[in-house]
Amino acid sequence: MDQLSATFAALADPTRRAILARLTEGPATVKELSEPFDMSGPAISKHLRVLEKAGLITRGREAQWRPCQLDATPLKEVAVWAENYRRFWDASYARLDELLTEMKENEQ
Amino acid sequence: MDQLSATFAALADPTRRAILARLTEGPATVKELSEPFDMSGPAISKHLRVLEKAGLITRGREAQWRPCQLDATPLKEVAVWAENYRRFWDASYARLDELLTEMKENEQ
DNA sequence: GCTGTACTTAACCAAGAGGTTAGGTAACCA
DNA sequence: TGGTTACCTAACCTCTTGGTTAAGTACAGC
Repeated sequence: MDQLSATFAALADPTRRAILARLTEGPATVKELSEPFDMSGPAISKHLRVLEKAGLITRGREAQWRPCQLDATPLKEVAVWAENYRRFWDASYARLDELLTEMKENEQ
Repeated sequence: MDQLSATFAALADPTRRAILARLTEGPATVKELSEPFDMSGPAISKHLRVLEKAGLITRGREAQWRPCQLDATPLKEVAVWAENYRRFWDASYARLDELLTEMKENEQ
């Protein structure tokens, strides 16, 4: 799977996005990250694995803890990708596009 | 499923992203959209359904054609979401963050 | 060395995703 | 009317996802 697909797939789960949001406040242990969720430990472990595979977090090793840290690098790619569609966000631009298409068709 | 999750899930497939890219050049029929892919018609239909459910495309009805049109509105939410992580993209900022955390800890 | 805590692995399960083929429906065209 | 084109639905298959419980590993502290 390509990087961008992996990133989008990782971000498609609200639990994982919440974990990323938490990590913006600084590194955290698995236990700390799992606290807000009504979910078993292994479930959180799996989410963290997905995030790690997507390169969105890095994991350390300190005694019995495995601290997680945010790595937002892949999100830059996401932002850049989305930016390419900026001109299509605004409905008025969309209408203008339609108008231009119509005009083109009438030319032929 | 919430809007943002649906959008990210829809974008996690390269075929669907390619379809969106094609639609930036203007509306297209299902046949036209399926041409670049070595994939059956129903497979494309399913991808279009996912994109439609995520609000990324709208579909018309003209004789035997079902023209698709880009609706990039949900991508604005994606861009805004990603923007919130901008300050974490740059490694030097990450280091600065670590430094600040350390300084805070030493204060206490 | 024993006990508790943090975390992972393994095995399992239900549901969903992404593809297929076969068979519809609807519109155009001769 | 009959054929062709565009597209969808239905049924099916396989692999993945997101969750579970049970059991295992690694470390800290008494």
